[in-house]
Amino acid sequence: MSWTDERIQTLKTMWEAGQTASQIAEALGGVSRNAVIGKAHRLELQARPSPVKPNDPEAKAAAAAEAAASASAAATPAPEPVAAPEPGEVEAPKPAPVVPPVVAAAKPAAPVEPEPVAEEPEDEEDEDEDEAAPAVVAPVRAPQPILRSVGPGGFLRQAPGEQQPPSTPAPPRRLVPAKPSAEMANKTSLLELNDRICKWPLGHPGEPDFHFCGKAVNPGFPYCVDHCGHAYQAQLPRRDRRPTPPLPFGGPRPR
DNA sequence: CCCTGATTCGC
DNA sequence: GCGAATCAGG
Repeated sequence: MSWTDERIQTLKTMWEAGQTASQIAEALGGVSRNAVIGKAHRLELQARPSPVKPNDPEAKAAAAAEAAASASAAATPAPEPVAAPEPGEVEAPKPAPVVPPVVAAAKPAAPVEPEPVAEEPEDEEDEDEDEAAPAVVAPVRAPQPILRSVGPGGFLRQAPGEQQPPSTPAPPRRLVPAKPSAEMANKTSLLELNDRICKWPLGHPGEPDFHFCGKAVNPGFPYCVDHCGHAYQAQLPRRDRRPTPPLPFGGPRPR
């Protein structure tokens, strides 16, 4: 399998949608989880919350040095003046709430355009939450949107536990032949996704009217403000929250 | 154990 | 550029 443009596009979309490398690999088919991760890095898609990476290289080096020093007993203790905080990055006395790493890890790839941000209507009409101290956009809690996997054609599937049998065979459903219908006239298709439009899927994958939200994104996120509200929610205990998670598209469809 | 992503390094 | 092997945290 080679990395065709389509496959790369799918990888990007899914990666940005918060899918795990395993899910992406499975959806693409013919590639391993590692291949996906490797490719994602080469595409500079990184900046995903990693279970293994709380520190920057320097701290890591320091830790390694420390470990080495510790291991080799008393010998050359900490030759590196690492502890000093950067002048620019003064450590604010953060109360250390539940700040997710994903927020801190800003997208390096996102080109900041001098585009005049016309309006940022902080309309929070539909939010029932009585946040006394709104301040800025409240810190998102969960780094993982509740999307499931995306198939080879870019359509989305259900939970990963329900489509295993065929490991590499043809897609489970026939893809719609991209017919330019009036219905899809002003709908956003997968291929039209880009960095600044909402990638929230609407409708059911495989159906003629399946499309994406397409509104302007909440800067720094793959979704618009509205859908960010749906995508980023409190993380449930483990990854075993299949019981009716608020799926972005109409919900599981009994066939 | 399982999962995750990061990194390395031979190809 | 690719991805298996390896690493390391949850």
